[in-house]
Amino acid sequence: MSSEIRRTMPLLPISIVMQLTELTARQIRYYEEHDLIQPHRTEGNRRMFSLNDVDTLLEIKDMLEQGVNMAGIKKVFAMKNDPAAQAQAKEITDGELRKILREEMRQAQRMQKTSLRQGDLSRFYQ
Amino acid sequence: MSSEIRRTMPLLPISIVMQLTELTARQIRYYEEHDLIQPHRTEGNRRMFSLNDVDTLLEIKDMLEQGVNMAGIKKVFAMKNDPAAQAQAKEITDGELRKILREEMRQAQRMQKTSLRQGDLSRFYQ
DNA sequence: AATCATATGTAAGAAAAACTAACACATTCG
DNA sequence: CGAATGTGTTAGTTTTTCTTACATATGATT
Repeated sequence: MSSEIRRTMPLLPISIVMQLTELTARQIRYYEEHDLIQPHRTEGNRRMFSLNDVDTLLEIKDMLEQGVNMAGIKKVFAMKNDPAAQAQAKEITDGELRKILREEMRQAQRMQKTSLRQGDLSRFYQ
Repeated sequence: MSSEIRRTMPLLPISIVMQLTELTARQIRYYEEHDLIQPHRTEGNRRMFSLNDVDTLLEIKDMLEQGVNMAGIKKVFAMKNDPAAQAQAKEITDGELRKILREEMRQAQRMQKTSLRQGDLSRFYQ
């Protein structure tokens, strides 16, 4: 038993990814539009996602909830992949950084309320 | 990172299972008809398979290629699950057993020829 | 040899899931 | 205020999957 599954294999249709991440199809497609994920496409043009894609989407969701915007997320991902990106991180101006941090503060409070109903994957165990 | 994935979660559409197992949709549905797998169904009645289902299908494929028929496979699975099934295995009459073994012999030879083009999951790495 | 059973192929028509594109809108930014 | 951002929603289309039914190759039975 145990078929060889790789985290990069495009296995999951968008409906399943929606459940795993609790994101809407609209959101997932929007993040793809911004090149944060590159799901595989079937011959018939349907998106197929890997487990890595799911992880990435969860990271995106997390950062968005913490007030980081698309641009910020792109930078973060650029850093994670590019070893020599520490330098590029400087492209975030001080002003931009302060803005992000301020936003983070505000969001942090709103989060207090909703942080309870979180991380519920029970819907997958029948 | 790393979203919690369980081998029992219904994640995969039939198209992906076809690729992972190199079985046709017809075959997969036929094995379900014979109760060898019980894929989950979406609200809209589409089958969704777990990684365990894929493993089971690969076992089925293997046994079929070795000449075991549906009835035999059912017995084997019954044994695997039922701890007190050693006894039930007796329900295979000696005659049936001899038949299966004979069949297995014949198949074994045919297998020699085709055993080369096997276990190729390369189609999943782009 | 003729028939039967088994496992799979194939076709048709219907329904569900996913796609793109467009417009709407609330919130935040400058 | 006016622009940008992230998401909702709707419409129309295409792809995927479903069930059902009939066809068929191979091997088993008589």
